[in-house]
This record gives sequence, structure tokens and C-alpha cells, in this order.
Amino acid sequence: MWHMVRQSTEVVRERVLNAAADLFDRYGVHAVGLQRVIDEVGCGKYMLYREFPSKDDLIVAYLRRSCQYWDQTLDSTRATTTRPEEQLIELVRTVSRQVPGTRGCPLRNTYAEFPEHDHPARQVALEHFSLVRQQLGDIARQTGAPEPDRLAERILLIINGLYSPGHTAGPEDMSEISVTLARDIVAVETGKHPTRDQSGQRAEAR
Amino acid sequence: MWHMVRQSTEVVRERVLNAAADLFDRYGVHAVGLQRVIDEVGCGKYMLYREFPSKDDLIVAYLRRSCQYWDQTLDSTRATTTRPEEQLIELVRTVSRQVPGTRGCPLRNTYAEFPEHDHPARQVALEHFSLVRQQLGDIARQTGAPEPDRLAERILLIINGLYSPGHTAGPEDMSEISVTLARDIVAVETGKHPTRDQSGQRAEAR
DNA sequence: ATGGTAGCAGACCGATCGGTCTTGTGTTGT
DNA sequence: ACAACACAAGACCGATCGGTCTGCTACCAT
Repeated sequence: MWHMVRQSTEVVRERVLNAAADLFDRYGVHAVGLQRVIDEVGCGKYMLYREFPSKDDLIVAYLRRSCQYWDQTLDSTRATTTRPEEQLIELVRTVSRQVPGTRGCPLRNTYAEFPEHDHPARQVALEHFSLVRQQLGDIARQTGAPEPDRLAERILLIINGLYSPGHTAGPEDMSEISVTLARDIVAVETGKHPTRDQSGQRAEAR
Repeated sequence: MWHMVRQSTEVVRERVLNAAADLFDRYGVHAVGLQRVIDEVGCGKYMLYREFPSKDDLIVAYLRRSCQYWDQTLDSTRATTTRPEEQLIELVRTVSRQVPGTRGCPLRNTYAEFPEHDHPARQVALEHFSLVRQQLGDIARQTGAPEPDRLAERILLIINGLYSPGHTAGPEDMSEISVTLARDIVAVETGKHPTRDQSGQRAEAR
């Protein structure tokens, strides 16, 4: 009945999304035109607009994928240890490792690029921020800390700080600095011996 | 000899810069066209281009002014107390108070908007980041903390976190959370009794 | 009063944006 | 072999970008 599709839509969709995500990550959403995406993919406009009827649709797909990446990061982090205290610290470590060399967090950057309150990109980003807050809250609660919400907010503050633009300009040992800070925070909040014992270093050597 | 200028160039320059700064702050540099600035000011293009020969010049002026604001913030913070420990905490408090309702830090946002390494805006922003790092380092050193650089980086991490886009989406007591965290950090780093004594609240109630 | 000029308004320019439509070509199933 | 189809290429559209240029108006010193 059908004349057999040359390219399955999923394949095209994936190729377009890959190229767009790469360009968006590197140059920002506003700065990248769809023509550039098309040139990168090597397809016609026809295909792109079949998969993503508008640029906003493409942006939303890009952000949703970024959300998935975060979820994967969180899951794999959770898998490394069962202790919730270590999970929080490990999360900070992971973020601090994957930030250098990038422009930061796609969701945060894109959120900043679209101040119009009704833009679909903001919706996705806000949902994500809310989810992250909830996820951190869950882990923090498992630690048995007396004030889990404050613990979660503190860790989130560090993670946001790591994603901050221009942070790369700092010393290259941001990983150690942020991880040891997270460790101190967790220690203070869980009451498990907060005092600094000078052993901040712990083979953090990136 | 001259037919008397109707508007002194300084006045025009200031009015243009005011309008541009307001729009850039609210909508982002890329999203604001010069026509919109002109409409806001109520002057002709002639005047704008006489003061700022190109948009980049306007952007740079906007960023330099933002740097001045920061310097003022820092100075007034320093003036509130002579104790360097309190200065760091007060700085965090100030930032946490002025962030809500804004789009964050103009310098950080604009830096994120221009990934091209040779853009003049990046130059200004990078200089600022470097200066801030140095300023925080100076104060941290005055505390006599054994590792002042780490203390400074920790405080900077919090400040960057506060400026993070989408942070406004969080609870409204970010001020208290960040300030108490800063307090804990300073206590830990200076060795002055790190243990949490539950008295995080201190009439922080915005 | 009048000539000269500062400055606002807006036409205008080429480039580029997101998005649509056409055209030519190469593959496919029959 | 041939008709049907999918696709890449790109012309095209209106809007808007940064930036230039030109009138017209209103004010000024003389």
C-alpha cells in the first residue's frame, strides 16, 4: 500500500535532533538558524519541517532530551551508592565533571534566552527545575537530616553555581572545591561530624 | 562659534544607556532590537548612533555599567562591617536580596548569550569575573582562614548559584538559605566553631 | 525676520530570520 | 519500462535585524 519510506521518520528525527542539540549547545538557541541545522544534517527543509513543524517544537524536543540526560545522570549516580549522603555528593561530583568545556546547562541557558513567560521552552525548563528540586528533596529526606529541604536547597545552590556561565574561567579544580563543599554541607546537615578534619582532599584529583 | 547643542551628549548617552539597560535586563541582549531602544528613548537613530556607533558598543557600555553596579554593591557591603567574615556573608545576603524579580546577572547572562570567543562582550565579562574572584580572595585572605582561596571559591559558588536562571522558581526564602549556608561555610573555613547551633534564623525574614 | 543648523522621524539598504512552495532527480514497486 | 513517489535543493515570502541616509521641523544667533 505504501511505497516504502526511504528514511524512517525516527532516523531523520534523531539526526536532526542530534545536529540541532549540538549547535544549540555550542552557540545558543537564538544564534542558530534552521538553515544551519539543515546544512549540518544534509537534508532538505522538507524533512526538518515534517518532524518539527516549527523551531519551537525543535527547541522543546531539545530541552526534553536534555531532561532525559539529567535523569540518566541522576539514575547512574544513584546506582553508584545506596547511601543517600554519598548520592548527593556524587551528584555534585558528576555535574562538576561534565560542565567544563561546555556552555553549561542547556535547560538553564535556554530558560535565560526566553524571558517571555508564555514561551513553551520556559514551561519545559520550569517543569525540570521543579522535578530536580523534588528529586533532591527525596534524597535529602532519606538521609534523615533534620531539615532535608534546606539540605536539598544547599546542594541545588552548588549545582546551579557549577552551571553558571563564565565559571569555566575559574581554577580547574572546581570539581574538588564543589565536592568537598558538598561533603561539608552533608556532614553539617546530617549532624555527622561537621568539623573540618583537614582531609578535604580525597583523591579528588579529577 | 557653535550653535549651542540642544542636548548635551552626556544626557543623551545616559538616557539611551538607561533605556537599553532596562530592555537588555528584561528581554536579553539578542532579543532587543535597536529600534525598540530608540522608541523607548524617544530620540532618532541619529543620536543613538552618534553615542554608540554600533550595537556592540552599546552592549559593552551596558556591561561596564553593570560592573560598576557590582563594585558599588561590594563597596557598600564592605562598609557595613569591618570584619571580613561578616563581609562575605553580607555580600551573599545582598546578592540574594537583589536577585528576585530580575533575570539574574547581566554580565553572566550576556556572557552566555555570546559564545563567540572574540566578541567584545566576553572580554568585559571575563575581566569582571576575574576581578570578582580576586576581590573575594582578598576578603577571604583577611579572615585569616587557612585556605582563603577555597573559602573564596565556595562563596563565589553560592553567588553564582543565586544568579542561576530559573532559581526564582524556588522557595521565596532563598535569601535565608544562602546566607545561613554562607555563614556555615565561613565558620568552617575560619575554624570558628563550625557546628550548627540551630540558630540559622536571624531575622532573615526578608 | 531670516538663514543656518541640530535633531526627530522614518524611508531605505542588504542580510538573515522562520517558514512555505516548487522543481528536478533518483529510487521504488508494479 | 514506467508511473508513483520521496527527497534534496533552493527559490521565495514577509518580517526584522543592524546600520545609513534624507527630509522636515523647530530653534538659534544675527
